[in-house]
Amino acid sequence: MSTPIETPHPSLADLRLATVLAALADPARLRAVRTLAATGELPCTELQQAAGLTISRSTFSHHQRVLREAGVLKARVDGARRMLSVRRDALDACFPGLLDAVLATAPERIGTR
Amino acid sequence: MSTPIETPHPSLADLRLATVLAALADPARLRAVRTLAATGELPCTELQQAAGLTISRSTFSHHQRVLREAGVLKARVDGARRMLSVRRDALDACFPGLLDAVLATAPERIGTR
DNA sequence: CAATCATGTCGATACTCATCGAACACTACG
DNA sequence: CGTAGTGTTCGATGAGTATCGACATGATTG
Repeated sequence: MSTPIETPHPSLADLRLATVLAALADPARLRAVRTLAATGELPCTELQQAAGLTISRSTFSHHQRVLREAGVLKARVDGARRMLSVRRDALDACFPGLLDAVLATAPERIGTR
Repeated sequence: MSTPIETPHPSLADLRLATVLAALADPARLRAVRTLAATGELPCTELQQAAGLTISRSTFSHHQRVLREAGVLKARVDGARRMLSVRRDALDACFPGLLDAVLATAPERIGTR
């Protein structure tokens, strides 16, 4: 029996630089990724709070989807919750140094929209 | 007498990660930057050709503007031409490793739109 | 089972953006 | 001075997207 895939993640071969950069180009998503990288696995609601994102749940769900479909995030189903985490291995394999550079940037340098 | 600024470039302190990522998130701009980094200084038309961008001159001018205002490109006036170059020093200073990661990515991994 | 919690999905809306052609400005060259 | 070359600016247009509220769905809990 194969592992059931609830939420589709792109495979390593399907990751594209332009797509990843576009996913990271939004300040809200950028903050979410940086928070998640710092805290480890988190469910959606907690991540949204930890990242200080004052947006609606549907909007956050949209951002989470963009990040997941770009290959930046992984979603693991845990009961009623989706545990989110950064796909560090995949990103490092496809774009060495990219995630590190993004995470190393000072918060003031991120930008606002 | 101060140096006349024909085309405004953002200073180091004004560079923002989200803005730079957004500028790099377009495949056409990504190809232009990578080509320019490989060739050194080039005028607009030659860069467009070298990058294999089959878009109108006005569209390329738009892309060049986005990259310049994000702090990715520098434009130097040389007679009737604008010599373009990558602001490697500024990018490395503000976002260490970011440009290297972008330039090190395999062409097939860039993505198309 | 009923209430609640955690998320996703849908449709609408407003805004941004990539693209083009046309017109303009400036330089170089005859 | 006129012509060609280089690049920008200006609307217009179509596609994409960030946002929301409302509803749906599955899990947890009392």
